[in-house]
Amino acid sequence: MRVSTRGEYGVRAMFDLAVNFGQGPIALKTIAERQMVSESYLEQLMAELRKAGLVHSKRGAQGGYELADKPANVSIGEIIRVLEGPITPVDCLDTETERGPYCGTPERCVLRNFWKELQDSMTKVLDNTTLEDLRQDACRLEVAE
Amino acid sequence: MRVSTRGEYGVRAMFDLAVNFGQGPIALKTIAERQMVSESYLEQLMAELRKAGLVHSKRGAQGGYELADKPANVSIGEIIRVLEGPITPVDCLDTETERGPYCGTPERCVLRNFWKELQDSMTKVLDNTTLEDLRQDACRLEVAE
DNA sequence: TTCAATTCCTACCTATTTAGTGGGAAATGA
DNA sequence: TCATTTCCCACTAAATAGGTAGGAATTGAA
Repeated sequence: MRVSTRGEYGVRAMFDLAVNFGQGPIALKTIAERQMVSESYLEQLMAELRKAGLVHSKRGAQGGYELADKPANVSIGEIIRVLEGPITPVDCLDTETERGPYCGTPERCVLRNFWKELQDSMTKVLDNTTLEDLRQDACRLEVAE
Repeated sequence: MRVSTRGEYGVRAMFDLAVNFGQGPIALKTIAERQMVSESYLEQLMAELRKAGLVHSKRGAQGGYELADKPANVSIGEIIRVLEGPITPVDCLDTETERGPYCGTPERCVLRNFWKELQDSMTKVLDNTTLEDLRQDACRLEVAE
């Protein structure tokens, strides 16, 4: 019932990009240092986020990464799905794979309904929270200090 | 963001015991066949559930397992915690381990608040659903057929 | 008393995933 | 031209997942 470091680091990096949104590309090195994660490991995660269209990159000197869209248009759920795959507590809920939603026995379908309820409660939080929400939380924390 | 087969099989087995609650001990073999899971693998899971006090066992002929308490008193969260450990999306939320709840930087604490929200939505579903709820769902399905 | 059924316990195993590291090619602004 | 930076590929050590195998101990019933 955990997100791996892939999801955790990825969200941290995207949060970093959201806080610094509009300031041009941010170097991976800077993000890695600020968020205290391995640079070359994060590089792989950023590659996936780039391929998924969540960030844009710029190579060469003064290059780096920036959000492809406004923080308000990026949900945490999107980030997690790119880095961790579908948000599903058990496979039989996963309609994106071929494992399908059919369990067979009615007993097991009772459980399926339960897992679905858990899934819904998770996606509700993940999909309804955007980077903008987190950015604003961070601003409020700054002010409160 | 998944439960492993440990949690999934464990919940299935406990659900099976709930449906057959009050009929004396059920043999592991029976549960394994009904729930279509590996018997020797399930055996290990039942050992952990027994050590955690969630089931009682009876050895020898006509032996087996039964719930230690009424289905209404067993939440799915309890089962999951025994078999999967603490329900926490990220380590910094886990007060049961020594990793503690302190992150350091305010940026990361913004994320901590978010993960906490996710955790709360998960535990709400897991701890508020009991085996009795599932048993009744199963009965309703039977009747509807 | 014997025996089949059943839990209990320990050890082992294979494949996959996790969490990285390292090296070098390609692009780019100064 | 050159330092900077992304891009790409290969590799790896450790942990976790998902089991299997074998035998000892217990127990109800014939």
